[in-house]
Amino acid sequence: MDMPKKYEPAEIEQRWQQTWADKSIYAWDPSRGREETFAVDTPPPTVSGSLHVGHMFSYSHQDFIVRYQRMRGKNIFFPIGWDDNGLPTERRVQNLYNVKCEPHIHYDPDFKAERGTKGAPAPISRRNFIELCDLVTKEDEDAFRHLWSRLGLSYDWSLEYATIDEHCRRTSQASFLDMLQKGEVYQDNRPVIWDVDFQTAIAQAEVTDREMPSAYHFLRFPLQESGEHLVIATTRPELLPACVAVMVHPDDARYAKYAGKHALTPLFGVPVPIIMDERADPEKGTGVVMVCTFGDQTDVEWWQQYNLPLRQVLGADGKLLPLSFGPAEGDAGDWISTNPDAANEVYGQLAGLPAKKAQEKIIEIAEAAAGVIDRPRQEIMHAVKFFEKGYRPLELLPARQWYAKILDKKDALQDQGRKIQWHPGFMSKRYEHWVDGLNLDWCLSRQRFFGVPIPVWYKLDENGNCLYDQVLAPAPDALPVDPLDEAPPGYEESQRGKPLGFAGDPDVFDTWATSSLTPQIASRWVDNPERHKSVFPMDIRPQSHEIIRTWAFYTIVKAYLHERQIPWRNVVISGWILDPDRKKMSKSQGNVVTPEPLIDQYGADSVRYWAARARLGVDTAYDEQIFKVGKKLCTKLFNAAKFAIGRYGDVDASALTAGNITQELDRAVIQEMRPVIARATRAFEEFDYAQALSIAEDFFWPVFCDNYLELAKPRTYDESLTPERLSACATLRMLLRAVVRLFAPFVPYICEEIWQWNFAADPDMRPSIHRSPWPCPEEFDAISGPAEANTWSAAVKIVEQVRRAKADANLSMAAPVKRVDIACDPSWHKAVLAAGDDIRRTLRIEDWTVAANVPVDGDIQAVAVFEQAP
RNA sequence: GGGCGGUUAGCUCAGUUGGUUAGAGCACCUGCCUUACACGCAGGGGGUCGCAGGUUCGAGUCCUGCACCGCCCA
Repeated sequence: MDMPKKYEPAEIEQRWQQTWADKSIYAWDPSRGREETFAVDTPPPTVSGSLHVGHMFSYSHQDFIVRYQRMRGKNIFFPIGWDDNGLPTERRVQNLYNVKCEPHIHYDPDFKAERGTKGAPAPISRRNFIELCDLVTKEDEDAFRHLWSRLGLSYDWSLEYATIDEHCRRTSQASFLDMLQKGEVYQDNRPVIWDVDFQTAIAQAEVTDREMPSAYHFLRFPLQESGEHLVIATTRPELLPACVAVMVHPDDARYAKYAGKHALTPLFGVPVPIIMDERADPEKGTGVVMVCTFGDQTDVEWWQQYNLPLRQVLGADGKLLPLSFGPAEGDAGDWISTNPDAANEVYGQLAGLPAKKAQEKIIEIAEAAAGVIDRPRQEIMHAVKFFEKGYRPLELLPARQWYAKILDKKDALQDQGRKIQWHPGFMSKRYEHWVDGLNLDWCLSRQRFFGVPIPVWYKLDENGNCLYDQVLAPAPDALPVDPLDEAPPGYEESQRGKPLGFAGDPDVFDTWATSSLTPQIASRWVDNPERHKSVFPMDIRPQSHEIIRTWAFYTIVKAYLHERQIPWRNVVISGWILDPDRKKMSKSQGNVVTPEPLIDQYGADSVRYWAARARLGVDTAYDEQIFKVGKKLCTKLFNAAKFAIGRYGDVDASALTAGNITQELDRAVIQEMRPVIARATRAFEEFDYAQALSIAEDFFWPVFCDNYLELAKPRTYDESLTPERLSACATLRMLLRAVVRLFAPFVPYICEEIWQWNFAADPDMRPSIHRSPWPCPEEFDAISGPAEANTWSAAVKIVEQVRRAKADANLSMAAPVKRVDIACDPSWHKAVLAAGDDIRRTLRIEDWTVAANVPVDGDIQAVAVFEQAP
């Protein structure tokens, strides 16, 4: 095999990427059993997000582990998927094509979308919108597929899936129907966390706190029964018309006398009860809280507990609804006021305004009115709840939604978490704390478009009203279904929306309802139970730490709900790549580094090396120097392998065997190699690839290249095939053959290249290094240990000291040395003599003395003499 | 406010169950074109291991408190 003159990663990587694909060397073999299989639940990336270096970082981590396991002989199940449904894609489509989805519009088969149009977004039908989503995700998936392939990620591409494809929709819907049948899901019409921009419900896991400036407004609430007033501090004065009660702490002496009395809301004159409740914090604001429907989760609890009226002022779009107040004795329902005309006058100025504008307006009105504002506002910073992908604060609005029961399973879910090994171990705390803090069931339905439809219909009564408790489910073999497109079993499409007919559920699932099934999707849980059994529970779930509460959590939930199982035995957590200032990389901050140019510049192996240097779970500052270090390592591997092979290449390969390793120094370096293999293996067994890499590097560069290669080199130049030369050649080959395999999981391209130069045809190896066995100490069992335990140390110590002498004398390392006087401890004497010839030839020592009977500092002292002593 | 992690050389990071003089790479300095590699080789300088206590014959490592940084959760 030809060995190129220079290391050119681009050429090598392109060639092997193609060969690996052509020969399907990463294919999973369905015929092999569970115990010889290593199954990976790969995170499907959100394809509508931007590609950045963080992707290369964490996806490389999985590949190191997988490549090691493959070399251990495991049947690798390594699928890849794309998470394409959900809001990121919808948003991308809206922005790219300047459209918005309006479900009431009819499908236009001739619709042609254009990118970059200006003006108001064009309303399009749901089907047209979804077609655009499909189009965009295909493009995005191509970009990811291209990057993954270049990076050398060893997926079995025949297992590829996308979370919106037919198989995933079927799996996701089957999951829901299974839960429905088990009584683990239910519908409820109650206040739900609502995003007013996307106009959808969201789940607790998707909520994030953001510190925002705000202000307490101090409002006077007159008492209905006396001339006194209470002062309430509120950050949401626009919810004043939604006020249904006032709360004070029972131990708060300031307000004890008001128990059971009523206050009137200022401006609106609505009488509300004053209630004593321990959840009112005397330290917060004035200690008096107004309860609105709904300001926060506590309001919901109070509303339920005290059976308070519902005064819903916010609409789904976050604007104040039109409504009017009336006298108590009229037919105003809950919208009663002691002064309806005044209340309507005020409210009329608020109706139709978004919450923020309404807040400004009501403060303006309050300031103009007499006796409403008690004292100037107090500016504060406080945590406001946002949808993690949202722009405006979340609201709580009553709506009918599907929920999965999780609150009743906290203990069981903690047990499941304990059955899983977390790497690093402390990451399990994130999971435990999340489960511990759960206080809502999982809201499954989303009022969106590009998602998996909720596969149910509802019967309609004789007046055409929806009977939500009369759920119609599809037959299992009919999945996936779209209840807006298909009729339920036993009905005709013509009965849709008609009295005594049916209505399809218009919602789609939370994307996590599908993403939480990645193990079941890849295993084909629904349509191939045998195959499911052969890979599930999976061995590892690699992922990053910020999605422990979402992806890991929901996956554990689903595996438990469906099969009372854990989804995987190990969770392997990658850290983040931070920018050089240790800030999180994000598109909005503009500090994202795009990946492909880095591969162009340094090569995929060097990029992988950079990823491999970071330990599991540890966030790492982005440092471009590491790519250079990686490239240097690859270059060194290239050169060292080429040189070593060149030194023994003309010797018959059948002679380069363990039995011909007869020389003391050669046996000594093999002795150094044995624990290296054992330690690297142990590190990999603990998923500590960074440690395994470091161990391999610490042997390869200083021991193999800088010392052994130099010490053995002179013998390889012997003219005849002496036993000494043969021993050196055999050692070089055996060491190189092991070393290149130690690096193969990290830098697969250069290692495969070297493999083809010399090792691919070995009978105990395989044509590809990536299917060849991981090195083991037993490979060297046929080689006797060195006669002296200190031979290697003695050689290295003497070499170092004479090199230092040469450096101090500004001499070339090739400069001859007239004489070296060695003094050593008696226990080192034999070792020095055993390596003597190699040491002398390497250092070009003309003459030397060895004295084992003089006292020395340390074990060995070597004094070099370059000139004749005067 | 609670929890988790971090703080080691100018920079990025290793430091096993506590054990000689705390390591690597990069950067810097000095040599060296040595019949693999100058993307190299040899050598050198550079650290009060965040701060303060404690345990111990012995602490970067264990304990307590504090400070700062980051993340997660209220």
